[in-house]
Amino acid sequence: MPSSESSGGSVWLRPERPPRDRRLTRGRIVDVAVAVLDAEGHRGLSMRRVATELGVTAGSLYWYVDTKDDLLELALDRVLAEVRAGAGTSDWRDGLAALARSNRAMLLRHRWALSELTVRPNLGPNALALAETGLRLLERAGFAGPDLDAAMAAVNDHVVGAVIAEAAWRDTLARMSGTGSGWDERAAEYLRQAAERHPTLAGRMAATGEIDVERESERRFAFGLGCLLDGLAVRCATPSPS
Amino acid sequence: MPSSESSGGSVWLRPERPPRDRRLTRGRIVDVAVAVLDAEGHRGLSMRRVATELGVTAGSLYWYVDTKDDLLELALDRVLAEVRAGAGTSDWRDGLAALARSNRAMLLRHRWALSELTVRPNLGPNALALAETGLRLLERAGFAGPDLDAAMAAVNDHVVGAVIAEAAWRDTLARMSGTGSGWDERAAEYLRQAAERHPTLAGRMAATGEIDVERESERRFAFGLGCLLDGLAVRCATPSPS
DNA sequence: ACCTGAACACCGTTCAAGT
DNA sequence: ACCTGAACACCGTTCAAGT
Repeated sequence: MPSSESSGGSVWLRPERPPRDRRLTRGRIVDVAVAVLDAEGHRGLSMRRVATELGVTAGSLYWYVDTKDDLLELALDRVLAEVRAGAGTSDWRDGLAALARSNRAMLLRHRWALSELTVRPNLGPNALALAETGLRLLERAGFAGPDLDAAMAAVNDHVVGAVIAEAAWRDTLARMSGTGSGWDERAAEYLRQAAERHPTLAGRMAATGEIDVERESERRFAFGLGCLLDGLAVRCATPSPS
Repeated sequence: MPSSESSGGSVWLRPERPPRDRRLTRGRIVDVAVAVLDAEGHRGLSMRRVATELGVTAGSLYWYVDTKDDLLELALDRVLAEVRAGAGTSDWRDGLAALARSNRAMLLRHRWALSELTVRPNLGPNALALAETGLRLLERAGFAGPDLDAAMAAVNDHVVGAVIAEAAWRDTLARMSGTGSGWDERAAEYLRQAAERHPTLAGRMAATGEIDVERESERRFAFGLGCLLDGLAVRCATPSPS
């Protein structure tokens, strides 16, 4: 007998330790972070919540991640991977529009990502890849130098701004229908007074009351994107083939 | 002697109670909330912080405000008042551009307001007034009906999107220069690898390295706004007089 | 190397109790 | 009517100690 395992008895009495005895991974942590964010929104995410979801203590997450902000940065890049460039379309306008629409759709799926964009640098691999494909499309259109940057920024800014506006709109509607009686009356009174002071706005609000938010948001997005692309077409060397 | 003040002794020994014995006001609370937000950013605002700044307990704020979110909503509308429409310019393009620039400037002064826009409905009086003046300008340009809404949204979206991008950019630079040694080296290595995979992006990043963020951000903002206004000019009945 | 448990210094919000 | 004090149920983060 080559003697003694450190703790006495038979080997069989000691449980085999897990293959690499690590229960966690950055990947798994980001998985549940995204899941929690999608389900409960920005407010619902806490280190303790993610930890218990993984059957683990809050402190152990800090072995894989320096801070909660880091985790959010990882989560943002994770969902950024969902944005897909349309398969090689010949027209740069179509390609750019498809990219913008895909970006918008992703942000609508993960609305918490907007709050991240407002603060975080966003230098993850997926963000970089996305920027590259956008720039290539605009390069093909004839943009170069600083105008290339500005054109790219203009399109991205429209996407982000539009989704923010849509999210705020949806939140307002949800809050109005959500609360019990009393809200409608006070809101109606408030808006009636506002209408007197702001006739143009009042006219538009009355017209918008009956409209489907989904369709109208898409219409506005397309309208703004169309304006933008028209402006870009004027400024680039290679006009769109039409 | 008409006898007894409730607590004995001379009147002079009892301090005169403050005129209306209320130390707080919604207005004053919002004042310090905005001040704290401007100084320490979104993270720095807490009910206890605002309370101590006012020489008061945290709980007392809830007499004037239902929740912290309410306070943020009030703070947002407060800074929205800073946005000024340019004095009646005849050209709708100039008027709209001036409004957009004023809006952008305000958001850059109070960057925490961006984080509010992403979530909050924003139905305050100043927000409504702002919408009214914008709509009037576009109405004068010849827009009406749903296109009027879409045109307004397009301009606002560009402002919000552009400021978000600029804020993120500035944050990245601040973070890069802020931390001690080690950051630059690791960042350089990371970006070098990224450059191999993304040549177009790499070219732009190299060119942007030496540029003044302030000027370049303004240039990009003007570029996008120009594109947008060109597109709007095509779509409205009354073309810009030029 | 990887995770636990407990602690520290905070939060927003509520609510009896005082005046 | 307006504010205090104390409590409740949370936070992010750190860090000795275990294995």
